[in-house]
Amino acid sequence: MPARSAADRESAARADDHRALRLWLRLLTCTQLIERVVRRRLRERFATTLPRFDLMSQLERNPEGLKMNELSRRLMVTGGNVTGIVDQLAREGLVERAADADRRAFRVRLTRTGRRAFGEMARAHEAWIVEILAGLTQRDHDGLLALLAKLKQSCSGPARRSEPA
Amino acid sequence: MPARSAADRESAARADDHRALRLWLRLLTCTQLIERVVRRRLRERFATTLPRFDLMSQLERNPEGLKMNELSRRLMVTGGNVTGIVDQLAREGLVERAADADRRAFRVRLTRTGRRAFGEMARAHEAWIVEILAGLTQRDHDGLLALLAKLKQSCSGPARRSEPA
DNA sequence: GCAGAATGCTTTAGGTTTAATCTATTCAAG
DNA sequence: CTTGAATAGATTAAACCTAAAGCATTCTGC
Repeated sequence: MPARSAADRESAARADDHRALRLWLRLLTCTQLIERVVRRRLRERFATTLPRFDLMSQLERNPEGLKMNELSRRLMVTGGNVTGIVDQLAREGLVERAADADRRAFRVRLTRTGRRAFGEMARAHEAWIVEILAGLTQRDHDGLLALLAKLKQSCSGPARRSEPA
Repeated sequence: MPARSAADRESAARADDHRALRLWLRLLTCTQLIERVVRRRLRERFATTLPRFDLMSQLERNPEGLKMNELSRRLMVTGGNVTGIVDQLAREGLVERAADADRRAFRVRLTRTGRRAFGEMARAHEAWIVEILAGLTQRDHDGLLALLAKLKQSCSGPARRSEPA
């Protein structure tokens, strides 16, 4: 018996559960399985965490730096949380706060050290993801990308009641 | 502070990012979007949290009760976490710890009160999920279910036995 | 100009989650 | 039986995350 994979949340769904619910549970399970592997490897190989990696990843994509609220929006976490993580990374010399025209704000940027450290992690991270998804064909990837795009649309659209569609 | 759908993690991926990485980021974004809605509604409507709901959901599927490590495995969270949540629910009279043959362990079960409370939440929860996924056709659901099943396989199987050097 | 509203970020307080460690019980080999 | 390894839960320290309140700066309408 495949001990671990047969005992998760979604496998246990009863036969009469509706299809939408099954889909949601399966989506959640997949995400958590991948997240767990990535978290563990980031910790073991690089002594860092997923939130820290994600934040640095955003900065790497925006060399000119990002404001705190932009980071907050992109990472989908609260501002206070971003403050804490940036504090950490700044203390370790991986990011820096640079003055902005708007004196209330500043831009957070990777330092040279941060850029080097992130580059190394990013290469490993991408290899892990490729490895984890190796069981799927190129065709599967395309299908999933398309369907998830549609799902994302379905989540974002109707959920925002404040905006008239 | 809700995330705008145009500025999340995955949208910002650069064009030259590899497909597997894009897929992973999109999967993560979808999960987080749905999770956020469900968490908020559970809090507003039922003054509870997603982990508490998930745990009760497992117990509802296993009326004879589950041991702590079984809960931990199915919910994919650590044992210490399960201890905390069971403590909470037991204090509120929603679950109970029943003695087991193995005196180190016990079985956690829903109480009558817990079963009634969960039933109400489960109906609402399922309706939310159906609503959130309403933008997808039946055909989309089937496609996603199949592809995610394959993805789950890909995560659980090869990633476990070969610990890369 | 100049109040008052809005924005950008931090702080605070409280709860959640994890990894590591600890205690008690069971199991298995002599 | 007895000793050592394995297992079931609980506990602890640190990281994470949130909501709400607070401070400083900028924007807007008059």
